[in-house]
Amino acid sequence: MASISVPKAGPVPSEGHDDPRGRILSAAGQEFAEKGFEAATIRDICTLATVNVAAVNYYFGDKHRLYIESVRHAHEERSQQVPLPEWVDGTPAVKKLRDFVGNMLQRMLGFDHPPWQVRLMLREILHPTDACRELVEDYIRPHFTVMCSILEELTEGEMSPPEVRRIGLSVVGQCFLYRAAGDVVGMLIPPIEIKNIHNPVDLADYVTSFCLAALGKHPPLPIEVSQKKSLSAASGPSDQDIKSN
Amino acid sequence: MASISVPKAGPVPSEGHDDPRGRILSAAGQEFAEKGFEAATIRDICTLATVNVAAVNYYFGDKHRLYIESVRHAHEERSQQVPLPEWVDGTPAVKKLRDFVGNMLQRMLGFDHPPWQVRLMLREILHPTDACRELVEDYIRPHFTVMCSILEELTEGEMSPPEVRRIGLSVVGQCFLYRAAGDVVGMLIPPIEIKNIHNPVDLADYVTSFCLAALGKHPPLPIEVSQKKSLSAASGPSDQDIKSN
DNA sequence: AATAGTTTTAAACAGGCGTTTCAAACGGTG
DNA sequence: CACCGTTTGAAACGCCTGTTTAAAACTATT
Repeated sequence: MASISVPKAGPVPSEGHDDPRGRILSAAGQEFAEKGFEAATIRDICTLATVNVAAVNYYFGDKHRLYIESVRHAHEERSQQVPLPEWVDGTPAVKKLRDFVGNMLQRMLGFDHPPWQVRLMLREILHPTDACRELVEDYIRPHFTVMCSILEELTEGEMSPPEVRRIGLSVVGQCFLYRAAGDVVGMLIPPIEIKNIHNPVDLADYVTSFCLAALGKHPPLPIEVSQKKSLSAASGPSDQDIKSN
Repeated sequence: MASISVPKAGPVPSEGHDDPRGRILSAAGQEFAEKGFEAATIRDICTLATVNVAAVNYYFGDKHRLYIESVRHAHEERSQQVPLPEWVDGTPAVKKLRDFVGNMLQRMLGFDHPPWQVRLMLREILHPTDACRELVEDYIRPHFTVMCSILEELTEGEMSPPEVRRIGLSVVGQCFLYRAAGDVVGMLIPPIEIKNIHNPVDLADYVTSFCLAALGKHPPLPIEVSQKKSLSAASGPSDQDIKSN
């Protein structure tokens, strides 16, 4: 019936984009991200992946192991899509912080609808399962450690590591709210306001300024527009996103 | 025949522990909070409520309407359990802010395991359904409005309403992270640190100080212990929680 | 072309789900 | 007691779920 005619060139192209395993992984990620583990059905996943229902059992064993693999697949892909910024030696810590926050917002928010990788990881953060530990160790902790080292550099040893981590969580929390509770924020704030100030670029400037002001490295809020401009200028590795398929 | 009459005349007898409707509502709230709408089953709910499966259909029509009612029930109960603080005229805005943050953390975090009302509302915030709009208007917006008016009083008209709202979201975000992503935070931060500084009381002091410092109403962080003490002193309506049943 | 190993297919399985049925039990009112 | 509307009970109904089966189709090597 639906036999695709194109023969495969290599011996066993397990990495090709037309291999069923990859298609299942991608389809499962989207379905799990959208509906959660329970509500997503193997049949829907297989329909989306244009494979037979038995394929899930053949390639992954069962639904649970497919889910675990999907989460792993998601954060591996997302790490490549939005890599951490890299700075040349001598880059001011303030700029590093702004770059990092912008990077994090981009990683978390995406542009239009966030890609399924982000939504799936968020689900795992909010309702942890077996896949969470690996997600934390391989994806979240590395990013968090980078931010803490930036904050440590910024405060020049004024703070103990626990205090630095707490500041770090404050920065994350401000960004996290928009991603995890974005719908509620959207109901709470007038739409015009969302467009004007609650967008990735302005938000990155604001969160950074808020943090710097709290640390006394900057004048108190409200930050003037000119200062905002100077802060967001020359933000090297920046605003683009890879569209998911 | 089968016209579904919801409540009897007069006051809702939900207070008596022998009315089936109230038992179902309570059991459903716990199950929905724990497992989510899809994974929670009517049979489990009815077993927990010690009623027949048909009772859900009799009192609520179907699973979806039971869920809607459960969410409403949850935020009505929670509003009574942790009411907003009330301040006498002339109370400094700084104290009001500290009280409000403490109240919010108590409302969100609870003591040991957060009560099911909180967990159910969180689920609705993260994955909004039809029940969300009412939750926002009746529960979240009133609280948010109070905080914004405190912040407005605090900044003495230096900021526009949109800027005030953005500050407010920063405060909420810092608290929200601990509730929504508490498990991940727990994996990221050493356990000793959690006990020492990531607890409701110290967190309320810290979040308040962080915000005040950013607004220039306080010395920059790190806040000294003596200052923290003075901040948390005389926090009127404070640390107690009603245990859920 | 024949073989052996891998992958895909349609169909079926047992079990759990939300929901419905209808008769039995209940509780006030003549 | 007999009446009647309300509430409960056990059982059943479709439907959909994850999973399995065994045969077919395909690929590569002989």
